[in-house]
Amino acid sequence: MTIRKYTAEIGEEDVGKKVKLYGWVHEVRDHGGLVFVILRDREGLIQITIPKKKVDPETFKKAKKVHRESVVEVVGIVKAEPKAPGGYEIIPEKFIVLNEAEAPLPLDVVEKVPAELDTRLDHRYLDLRKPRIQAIFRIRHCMLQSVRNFLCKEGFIEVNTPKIVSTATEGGTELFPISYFEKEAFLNQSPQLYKQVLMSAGLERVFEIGPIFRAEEHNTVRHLNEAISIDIEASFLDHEGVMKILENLISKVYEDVIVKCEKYLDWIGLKLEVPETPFERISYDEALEIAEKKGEEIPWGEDISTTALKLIAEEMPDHYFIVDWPTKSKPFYAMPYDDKPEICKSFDLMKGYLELASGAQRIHIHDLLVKRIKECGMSPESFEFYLEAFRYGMPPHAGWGLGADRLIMSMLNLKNIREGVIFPRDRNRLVP
RNA sequence: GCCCGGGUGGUGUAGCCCGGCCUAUCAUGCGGGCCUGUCGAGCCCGCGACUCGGGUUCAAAUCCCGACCCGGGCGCCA
Repeated sequence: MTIRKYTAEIGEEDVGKKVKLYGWVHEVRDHGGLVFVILRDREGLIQITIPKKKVDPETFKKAKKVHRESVVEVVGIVKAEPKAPGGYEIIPEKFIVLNEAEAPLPLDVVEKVPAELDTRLDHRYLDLRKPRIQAIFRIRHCMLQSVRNFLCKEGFIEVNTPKIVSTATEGGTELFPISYFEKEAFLNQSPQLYKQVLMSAGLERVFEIGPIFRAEEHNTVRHLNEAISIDIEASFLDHEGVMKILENLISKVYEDVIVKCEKYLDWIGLKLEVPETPFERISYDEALEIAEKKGEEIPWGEDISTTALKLIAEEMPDHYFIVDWPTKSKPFYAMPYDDKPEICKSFDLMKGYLELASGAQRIHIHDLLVKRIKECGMSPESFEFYLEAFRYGMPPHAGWGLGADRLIMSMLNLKNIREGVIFPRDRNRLVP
């Protein structure tokens, strides 16, 4: 019985032994009487060496004419060979083409010739065969696992809230309308209201990792119309409390990725460092001052423009918080300071100019919340399912939402957020 | 949505400013041939493209208009 091995598992102990490998034909180098087939599986590459005189004629013939990216099964003897890449090669007894790939390929997996992102996304399954690209998603997996582990250890329980909702939950962003039987419905922009209702339910600490949908017609390297949000909500904590959780989480994720994804970081050619905590905190007013010194004026109360954020990032290239935002610049549920109600207990987590997360201590007082909803020009009636939870024992609470795609983008220094999303959805892309 | 740049074989490009020797460059790929140690294998032969529609002109890949698509910046985005 020959056991199946991954390419990366082949080592000294296998020399002289028979192994079975499954994978894709990465390259074929045909020297006439000697053919090298480079086999790729999800763990790496290995050379299959096929000398005409040492294998049966059928195997030799098949290896010679196999197309690149065909799926093959190879059974053979492992040989230590200094001339082979990686130091080992397989002399095949069996070379079975399980599925022949057509030629030419829609894009070059070996990357002798580059392909544009748009072409790559059109043929994403092939793009993902490149180790360098697959590494991004192996790391993303590790990142999400690390987030789950961390939050679970902190006493959070994972929940799932509806993505189909009845009303424009918070105002602000554009929503995707959908038809829900005879009713009008929307794809949810954020789990915000549901997370808060669960605070009233007494779960105390919840998190959700799920999609959020925004129908904005933006066209940038850092926006998606469908994104994955890591959301938490915690009772009996203020904004400072959840900021600490956030910075410790980021630090832990980096640590886990560095330890567990050494191989994949190497495939990408990236060295990561664990960001030091606590992250620096600057107030909204201080942020405005920095931008102003550099020639970009923002009227107090407005959101900070991209141009200004880029100027601020020159001074703050790493992770930092911008805190104490104007109440009118944040959503209705952010808690204003008692002594200074024009600013609120909210924060954005930045990495350079990129906003990774935003959060706040929330208003837990029913009447204040109603007042704020009205001030924001919305009607409390449409929030009834939400507001009711505030009338029967809502604890003080705080929370944040962290963009998973933004996090992987900033961690791996991706130039375009789409690089870190398997099948991205943007203004123009609905397929694949 | 606005501004700027772009769309040439399967992929990535040169040519476009200054229209005609473009029968369109180069690389990779693909097909065929030679080759027993490649590792971006090498060498020889061949295959394959001007986004679409309209206009200007004797003549358009090249100039003009429109559509569609792509990239970047900005806006929008709690």
